[in-house]
Amino acid sequence: MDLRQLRYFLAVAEEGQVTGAAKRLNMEQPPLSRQMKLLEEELGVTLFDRSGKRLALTNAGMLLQRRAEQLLRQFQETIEEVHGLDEGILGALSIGCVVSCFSLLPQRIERFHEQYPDITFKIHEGDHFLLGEQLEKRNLELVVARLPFEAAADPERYSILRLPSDPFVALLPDSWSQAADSRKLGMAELAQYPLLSLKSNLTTGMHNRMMEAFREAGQEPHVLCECSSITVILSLVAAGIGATILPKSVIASLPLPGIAMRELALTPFYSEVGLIWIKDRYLSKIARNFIEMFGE
Amino acid sequence: MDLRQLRYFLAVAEEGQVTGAAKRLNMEQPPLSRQMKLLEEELGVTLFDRSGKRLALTNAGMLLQRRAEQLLRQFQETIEEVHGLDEGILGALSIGCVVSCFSLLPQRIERFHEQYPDITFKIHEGDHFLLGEQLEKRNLELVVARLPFEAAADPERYSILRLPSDPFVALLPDSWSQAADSRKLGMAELAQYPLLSLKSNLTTGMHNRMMEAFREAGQEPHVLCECSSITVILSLVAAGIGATILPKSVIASLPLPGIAMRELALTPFYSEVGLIWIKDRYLSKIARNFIEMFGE
DNA sequence: CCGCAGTATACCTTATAGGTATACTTTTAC
DNA sequence: GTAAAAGTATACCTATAAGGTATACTGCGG
Repeated sequence: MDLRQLRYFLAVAEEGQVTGAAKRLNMEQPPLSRQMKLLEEELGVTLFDRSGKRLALTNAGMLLQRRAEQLLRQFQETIEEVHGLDEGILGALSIGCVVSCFSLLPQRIERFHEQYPDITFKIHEGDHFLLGEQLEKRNLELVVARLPFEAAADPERYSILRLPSDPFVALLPDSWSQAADSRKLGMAELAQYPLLSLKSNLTTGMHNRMMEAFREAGQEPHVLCECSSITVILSLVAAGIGATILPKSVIASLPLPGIAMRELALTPFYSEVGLIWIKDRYLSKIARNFIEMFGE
Repeated sequence: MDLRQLRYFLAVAEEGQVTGAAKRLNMEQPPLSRQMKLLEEELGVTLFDRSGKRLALTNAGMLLQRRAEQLLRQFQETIEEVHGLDEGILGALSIGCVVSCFSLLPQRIERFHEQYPDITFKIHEGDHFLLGEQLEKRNLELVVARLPFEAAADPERYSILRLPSDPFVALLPDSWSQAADSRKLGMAELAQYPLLSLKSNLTTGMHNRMMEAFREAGQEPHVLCECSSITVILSLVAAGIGATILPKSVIASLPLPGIAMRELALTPFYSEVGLIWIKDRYLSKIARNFIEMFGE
């Protein structure tokens, strides 16, 4: 049994005759008669009562009529739904994000949601390597992370949309600095404080950039603690344990009390953020739309 | 898009590769690859992400997978349901019945219901001509009526299952006869009473049979009232207006108080009942099953 | 870098849907 | 009652598209 046959059957059932149905279907009567016979044979069921030139539906025929209408409607809906999904009207977008970039998402998600209200988001947090792995497994389509993307063994494999860069700032406990103190902080001064750095077995980018900045200023800082997570660092700063250097946007998403921000004297010292996906792999229309909007 | 293509798609989606799916489908790999490509083209959608030799489903693919499973399941259910209906496991049976035969139905319906619990009945009451008309219009599949079936202009058009015959009896008001009086009633005695007969413009069979019985006994009865309906006759008997002759089974279904029954001296005087349907026309399996059981 | 496993392309074969001609059946009109 | 009309069924042909075979192409693992 075939969808075509169901469509034919419905036409015949509605017209009450083969000839009229054939006209409606833009075909001749004999093939349609044959299809009806084949359908009956395949189902092993008598669908029409052929007494005289008119065809009346049997019980089985009436049931099939109802069911066929239902099936064809659902079929049509499926096509439209699948189509809509590919066009990026429906569906879900899975995005991975590094904690330090969270602040970039909310307003963009809101804007996207206004334009595509039926899209839902799935947001995963993790470090570069975790996110890279999920990207490979197709659990994520896009990743927002600091550049360079450390999971990128082969940079050619990824496409990256670079975002406006973000200055590094110093973060230190409130108690160490007057709130009114708006002077830029020199690296020498900062090097006097115990420092906290973002570093784990795998993710060393931020740590390296910080150390580099100190080295350029001729300073040898004292790293009190290497932390694997930004939230840990910020808690420690708020608790008065140490100071650190982080991209300015970080504190927008995690505004803990007890932390003072000071601009750095060192210029230019910027962090770059990128929207990352795997090149030459299928990207949903949703994701493509999101990328387009993300850059604006 | 075609159901075959959906089945193919599901196999490929589950296997995660075309070659394996082709094996499962007992076909070769190239045609299957082509079908998948055609499906994608027809839907205007990318279903698979072909990076490397493995095929991964896109969002649209995953949606189609869910929908396709659903559709195919419903499709299968439809086939089974239609099949079941034709086999007389499900559905409804429309029966027409003359009032005088009602008493034959209850026990038979009960027995049928035990064997086919999902079958429902639609029972219509009427005279021979009304029932004949409904039979022609296919609103009824079967009719239970006294024989001969008066609507049968062409007796060849109908199939009839004859049932064990039913003796005529006299019905008269209680007050006219002692309840203990179990003697057979002679036609001569009955002819003294005012009589009620079942007769309308169209249905004259019962009236004719009654008159014939009197004529054979050499009597000329006085018919006080010709009634078109059995219920009217019985009410009139109960009210002491007159006496009548009816098949014995009639009073089983309409046991009005105030009516006495007396067997007739005249033998053999029987009424025949039949289950009637239109020959050479589609009969549902339910109806065929019912006919089979009806005769037992 | 080569062999392996899988996919895609090209071309052929075959099955089946649809068309044409026509016979058969029933309804309707004279 | 018969003939015309309208509809269905049968027979046979054509064309389309599905499936098969051979083979080229492409990542992946040793």
